[in-house]
Amino acid sequence: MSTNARRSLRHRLADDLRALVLSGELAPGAQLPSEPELARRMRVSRSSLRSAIALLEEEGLLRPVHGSGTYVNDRPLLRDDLSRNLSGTEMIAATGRTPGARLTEARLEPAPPDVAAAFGLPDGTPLSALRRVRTADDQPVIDTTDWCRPEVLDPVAMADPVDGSVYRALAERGLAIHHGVATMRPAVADARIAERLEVPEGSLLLTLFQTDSTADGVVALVSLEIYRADAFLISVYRRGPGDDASA
Amino acid sequence: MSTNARRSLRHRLADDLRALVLSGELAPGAQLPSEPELARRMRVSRSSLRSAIALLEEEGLLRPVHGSGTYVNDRPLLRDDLSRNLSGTEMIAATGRTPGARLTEARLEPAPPDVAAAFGLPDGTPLSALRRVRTADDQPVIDTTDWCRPEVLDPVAMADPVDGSVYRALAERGLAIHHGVATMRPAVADARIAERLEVPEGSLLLTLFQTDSTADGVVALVSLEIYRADAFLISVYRRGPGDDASA
DNA sequence: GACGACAAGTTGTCTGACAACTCGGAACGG
DNA sequence: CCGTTCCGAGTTGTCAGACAACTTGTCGTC
Repeated sequence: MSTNARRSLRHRLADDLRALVLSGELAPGAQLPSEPELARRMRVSRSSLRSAIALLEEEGLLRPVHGSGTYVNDRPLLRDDLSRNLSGTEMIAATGRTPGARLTEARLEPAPPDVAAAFGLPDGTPLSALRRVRTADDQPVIDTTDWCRPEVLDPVAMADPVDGSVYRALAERGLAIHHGVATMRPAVADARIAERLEVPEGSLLLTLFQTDSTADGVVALVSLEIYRADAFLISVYRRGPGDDASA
Repeated sequence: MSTNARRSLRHRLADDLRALVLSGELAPGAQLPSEPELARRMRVSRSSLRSAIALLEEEGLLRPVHGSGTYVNDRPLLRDDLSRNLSGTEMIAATGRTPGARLTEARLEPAPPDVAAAFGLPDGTPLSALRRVRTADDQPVIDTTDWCRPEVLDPVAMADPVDGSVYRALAERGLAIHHGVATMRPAVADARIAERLEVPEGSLLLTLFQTDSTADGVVALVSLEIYRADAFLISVYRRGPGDDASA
């Protein structure tokens, strides 16, 4: 069992159980030991264990059946699940390729209308902007632009290669990202993007405009990611209607 | 409090709390009554209430703070959240427009390769197929095709307007959809789609290939949905990295 | 063989208690 | 008067044990 402190017990337990399932120790369809038994083994109370199981149930990984037992769902494990991974790096790494970046460029620039709107600022307010072409195995796959308030992260800090991830840099400044909302649009490559992503002009692309906020709703980061349509199969896990099949 | 039986108590409680928040009764940033107090008011035990709160925390709606209280996150309310709504009808209705369908056509046809693969069947296996153009305020917006095994739903039953939703028809036959996995791709309209969706040939589209499964992993429905890019802003709520900002 | 009652095992919920933590204000020292 | 420390009330997190509700296989009966 992991000894990672600072995180609620049920999340740590859930991590352990998830690892158990993903490692193949618990095959899909298999039945878990009973809750009292499992709680005893993991040295926690049954209630804490139940909280962890509830998390994994919500995640779609486990399925408790009243009176019978708790079973492992053979859920398709998504490689790049949009609703779970926030960072482009993770998405690339998840497909087994080595992530990289080129053409990194950071500067202060006036906010475009939609970016300004996401921040709730007037058009043209100067923002720190970080533009990168993300690569997978040295092949360009995503063109990303990140914006944030210059008081939080100036252009130099944004491009700082030390902490790599902008998310981590924000977290260190007390702005941990809690969630993001992404809207998707199809697009075709104009001359500029075509060159950056090394695709023919007119190629199909998927653009993703994302607003990342902290837990208390402060917009901390806005980004525009342009994906090569042929490089990614962007997937989403969608929960079913489940029960409310009324009327 | 809702009296909907047949559903675990914590889910019903979560529904009630969610309704409370969404109705504006509990404003974003507001603090909930303490757990013992709230449990007393809702006539349930504190443990059940806590389970419900945990659900809404995972959903991003509430934020319990150890030692302080539980607060309402001002989460952006998505109109059409991909990860939550499964049915096209719901998505249309969620934007405030009236959903409809035209050009409904159901028949038995051999499975295309990708559909067959999703079902784990050999290419060309005959499947029930239902093709529809979904409309919003009588304007065509989505071209959908649904496939399922003919033993489960024959073409006539699929097109049956009585129960309207294919999901409901499946649920009545013991195949309640538990989750789906959708992959997205940009596309351009060919002549056939252009005519069906009433857009110029070459217009940008978003295609969504989805595999819907029951809780025990049986693939019950496969569908291909072609969205007009200008009619929908498809959004996804993405959970943040939150805690594991290690190394 | 079919059917029903039963018992063992499991998850769902309840109750009460204590630990861990937050936060504001009182007490104190400068 | 200001800043600091300390404390206590209030809150969420975890624990323990009990019982209710449900599933499933067994066994006896017809």
